[in-house]
Amino acid sequence: MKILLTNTLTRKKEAFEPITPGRAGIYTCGLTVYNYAHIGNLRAYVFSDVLKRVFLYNNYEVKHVMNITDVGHLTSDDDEGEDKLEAGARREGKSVWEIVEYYTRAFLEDMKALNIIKPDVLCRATDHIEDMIDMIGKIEANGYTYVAGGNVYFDTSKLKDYGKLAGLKRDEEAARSRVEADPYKRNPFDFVLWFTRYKYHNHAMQWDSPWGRGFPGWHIECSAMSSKYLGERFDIHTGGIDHVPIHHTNEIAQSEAAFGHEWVNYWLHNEFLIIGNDEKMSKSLGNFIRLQNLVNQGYDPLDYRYYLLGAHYRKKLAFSLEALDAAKNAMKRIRTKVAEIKTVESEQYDSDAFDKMNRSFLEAVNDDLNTPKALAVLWRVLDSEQLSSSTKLKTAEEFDRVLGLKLVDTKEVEVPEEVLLLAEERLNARRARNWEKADKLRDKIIKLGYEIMDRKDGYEIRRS
RNA sequence: GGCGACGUAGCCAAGGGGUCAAAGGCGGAGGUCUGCAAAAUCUCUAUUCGAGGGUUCAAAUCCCUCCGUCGCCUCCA
Repeated sequence: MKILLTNTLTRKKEAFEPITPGRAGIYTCGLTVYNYAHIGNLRAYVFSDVLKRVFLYNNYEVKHVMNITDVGHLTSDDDEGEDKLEAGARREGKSVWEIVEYYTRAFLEDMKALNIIKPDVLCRATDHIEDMIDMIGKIEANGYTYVAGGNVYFDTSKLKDYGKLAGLKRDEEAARSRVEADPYKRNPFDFVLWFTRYKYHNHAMQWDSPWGRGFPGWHIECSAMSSKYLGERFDIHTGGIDHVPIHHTNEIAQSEAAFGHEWVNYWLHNEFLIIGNDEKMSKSLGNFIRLQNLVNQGYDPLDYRYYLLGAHYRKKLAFSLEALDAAKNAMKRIRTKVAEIKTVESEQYDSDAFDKMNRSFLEAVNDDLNTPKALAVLWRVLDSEQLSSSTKLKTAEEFDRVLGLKLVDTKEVEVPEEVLLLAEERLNARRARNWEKADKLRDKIIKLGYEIMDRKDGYEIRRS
C-alpha cells in the first residue's frame, strides 16, 4: 500500500517514492535546548515518531536523524521575558554548556516518557562545527556568498527559486518586516552563514574558521548534519510549521547551493498546539506547560500522546485540561479492556479478521498519518463482538507498533498493604451485611487513591 | 503591509462533490448489574457542518462575499 504524505513543497498529498527502494531517510529538526521543551514542542516529536513508525510498519528500513541545537545566542544579557528556570540555572553559576547539557537531558527524558523511539542518530550542533565550516566553504566556492560587516552572508539573489518552499515573493514589498533590517544585507532575504560580529558581543560559544573566530548561522547546522548522515539527497525532512518561511527555506537555499542539485524530496510540517484563546504556547505569553507539569497533575505522559494522536498533525490542536481528561479517560478504558482481554483463556486466533482490521488501520495511517481515524479502528476492534480475545490482543499489539501507547504492557500496580487490609476488613463487613461500615471503609480506600470494585466472591482494587 | 491557515455536537476531533439524515473519543441522560456504589455493558445524545449568496442532478465538501479566530514574517515545534 502506498504511503501518502502532504508535501509542503507542492502543497499536495503525494504517494511516497523512496530514493532507495524499501528505505526511508528522515531528518527531524530538534529542539533548541536553552530551556525545557513545552508540550507544544513535544507535539513535533510525537509527530515525527509516528511518521517513522508508519514507515517501519510498512516494512521500510528507516534511518532517522535528529539534531539538538545547542549553539545559539545564549549569553544575551538584556533579553527580556527570560525564563525563570534559565535565570535560575544561571544564578546557580552554571555555564552555557551546563545549561545545554541539563536541558538536553530533560528533553531526552520527555521523549522517553512519551515512548518516542530514539532517533538512530541524535546529533549535536556543537559536535559538527567542522562539517558546517566545510559546507559554508562549498557554498562560498560555488559563488553564493559575500562578506559584509564581518559576517558571511548567503546571497539569495543568486538562486533562481529561492523561497519555493514557502511561496515567498521576492519583491521589495514582500520583504517588509517588523524587524529593523540588517544594513549589511544586499537582499532582504539574505541570511548569515557565519558570524564573527554579533549584537551581543559576549558570545560564549566560539570557534575558529576561515572567516575568523565566531559561530555558525542559524540554519547551517541542519543542512550540514542531515546531509552528513542521510546523504546529499534524502527523502524526508520534518519540523514545525513555523520553520517553513525562514529556517527550512534557508536550509534548502544553502544546501542546493552547496550541492548543486535538489536536496530533499518531501517536507512535512506539523501544526501548532494552541492554548487558551487560540494562542500558541510560548513562554512570553505565560502559558508554558511542560510534560512534567501534566505528570504532577496526575496524567500519564502517554495520556498526552493519546491526546495528540486524536488530532491530525497538520491541524491546530486546541489544548485544554478538559480535552486531556478525555484522553486520560479513554486511555484508562483501553487499558482496562486490554487487561480483560488478556485474562480470557486462549481462543482461536483469526488471521483473516486481523487482516481485515489491519487493512482499515493501514489505510488510515498511510493516508498522511490519519491517526484519529486509526484510533477509531482500534476502538472498533476492542468493542467488537465478533473478534476473539486473542485476535483482539494481537491486533492491539500490532496497532501499537504505530501508536506507541504501550497498550499491551498493562503492568499490575502493587496495592499497598494498608489498602489491602482495609479491603479485607470491608469484605468482612459486607459479608456481615454491615453496609454502613463497608461504605466508610470504601471511602477510606478511595481517599488513598484506589478504587474498589465488588465482585461476586470478593473484590478488585486498582489505582484510580 | 506580505505570506499561510482555520471555523463540524457541551468538549476534543475525523471527513473534504453522492455510499454523510456527518467517524471515533470524552462528557451527559436513561437502562442492566449492585445492599448502595464503582467497574463493565446497552440505548440515546449535530435533519446538520461560522453567516449569506452561487455552481451542480447532487455541497459540510467547489466558487464568491462577509463575520470571527490564529500562525509566520526575530530564536521558536
